[in-house]
Amino acid sequence: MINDTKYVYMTQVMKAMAHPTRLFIVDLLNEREHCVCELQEQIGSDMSTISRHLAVLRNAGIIDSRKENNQVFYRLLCPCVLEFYHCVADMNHKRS
Amino acid sequence: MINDTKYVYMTQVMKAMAHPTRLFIVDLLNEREHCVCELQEQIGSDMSTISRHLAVLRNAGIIDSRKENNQVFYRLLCPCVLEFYHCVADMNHKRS
DNA sequence: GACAGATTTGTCTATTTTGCCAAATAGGAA
DNA sequence: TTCCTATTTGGCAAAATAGACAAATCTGTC
Repeated sequence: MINDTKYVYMTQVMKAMAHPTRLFIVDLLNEREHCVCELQEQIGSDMSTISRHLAVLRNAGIIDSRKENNQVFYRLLCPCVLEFYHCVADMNHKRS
Repeated sequence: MINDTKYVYMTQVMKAMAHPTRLFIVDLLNEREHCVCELQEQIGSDMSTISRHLAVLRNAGIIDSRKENNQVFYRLLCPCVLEFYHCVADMNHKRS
């Protein structure tokens, strides 16, 4: 039961979102497409670290990328993940 | 920015959901309240392991518990987390 | 009080995740 | 080709997480 494809995939998506930097990236990509260097400017970590975070999100199917010259642009595939934000924010508000 | 309360709490919730057993627990609790022994019957792992999973979900504010005699019943505080399931299931479907 | 069932917690080990540095790769410009 | 900029990847050490077992706790019963 627990090994149903459903749970395996859901877990991958949840894990991909379970990091503050990656949540922030999802927020940024919800506005518009960004290249890696723009993300780095906003986030401030090492670019290799950001690249790894992006790979996690892409492997989970949450974002996708395209190359333009020597830059790579990322975009959010599934803005619906953000609906979850509101649900969670409400929870947080209620318990405070 | 990344250390905003918003992201800290969101991350805690996402981490709490980022495990197949815990997702399964959330699904079970969505039907109705369950005591720990019922959950164990469905899940099959060691009861101590299940108890830890429940603690993770409770600390994140996703579930709550009440005692009745010598049993502890858990219930889902925020069924809206399940809406995320559909969003994710759609994503999975599209990319397959 | 001793006992039994249900649940939680302490502790330890194995596994996974993170983040940094350096090296590799890709594409365009000189 | 060589150089430069943007990005990804290899490798490693630190930190976090998961699961098992035993011990502790809590509550009702004898």
